[in-house]
Amino acid sequence: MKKTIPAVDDVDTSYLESLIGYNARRAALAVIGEFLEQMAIYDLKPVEFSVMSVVVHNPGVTSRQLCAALNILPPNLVGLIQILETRGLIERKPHPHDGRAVGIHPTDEGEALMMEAEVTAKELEMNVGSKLTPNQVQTLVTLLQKIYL
Amino acid sequence: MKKTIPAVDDVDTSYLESLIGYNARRAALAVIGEFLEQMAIYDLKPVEFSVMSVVVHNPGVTSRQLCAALNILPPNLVGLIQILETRGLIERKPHPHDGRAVGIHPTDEGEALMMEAEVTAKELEMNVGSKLTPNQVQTLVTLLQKIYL
DNA sequence: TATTGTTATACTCTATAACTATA
DNA sequence: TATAGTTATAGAGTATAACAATA
Repeated sequence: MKKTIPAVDDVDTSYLESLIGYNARRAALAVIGEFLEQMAIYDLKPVEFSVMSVVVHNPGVTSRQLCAALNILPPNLVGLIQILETRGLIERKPHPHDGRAVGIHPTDEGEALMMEAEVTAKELEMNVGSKLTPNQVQTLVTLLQKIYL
Repeated sequence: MKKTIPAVDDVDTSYLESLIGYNARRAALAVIGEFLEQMAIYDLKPVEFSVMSVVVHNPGVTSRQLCAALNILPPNLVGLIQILETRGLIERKPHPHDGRAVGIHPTDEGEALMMEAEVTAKELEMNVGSKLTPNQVQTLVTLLQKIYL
């Protein structure tokens, strides 16, 4: 009996596609790819958008609070803050109670930019969600949050 | 009228939590974190697990096919293949039709390892999914696939 | 003694250009 | 001319240790 070396026509990924983690990662990368393209007009990467969004909705938030909320390590936030400050989108003011901390505040320019950017992000959600009904989008978000929150 | 510098008690992330991309990324990172811990006993990182899984279910698959299936760039797969080959989990044989290509095959050891690892991965899914009913897990996977497939 | 913000640094992941062998 | 696999390398993302200032 002769041993034949098999070739593969169509790759079967059905096992991986049964795993939550695999699907969540692939979906996240797809959406973030879209996001990168759409947000290029604002010169905002996903992390920068996240930071700006939290700052706009929480004026005076501290670095530590940002790190905890967005799961960023403190040393890695420093550079982000510096970039956003240099661009005039945020400013740092002394914290009212805690002399160690610094409050991060949006500038008028930062707020104006995020007003537009958050609308664009919502539109992008609609595009991604065009493959899903509004109900399905809501279900998806709810289920994802059950996992990590 | 006196200007007060505000402080933030509880950080409001409700806007971000309404975005599919944000939730998908956070959920993926949470699951992958669990995965990293559980798979440490097999010395398999998520990407290595993915590659091994596809190889086991598709003996003779080529590098290009792996790259396409797993969304990995060819130069970045080379090192992975070398590691797995050095560990004796896969072996490379000439492709039956195409002299340029190389077929990647699981060794007996590789198959045995993945038999166990895939069971562990499924158990891990159950843990993650313990926050979800089996029905919800199925719904979640289906919705995620609609986004990236 | 603990925490905030920071620097320096290392490690991993991802991306691009260019080469060779074969189709 | 196009494709499979590879090399070298650059850039982004993520990680730990250690320090000064303040609590």
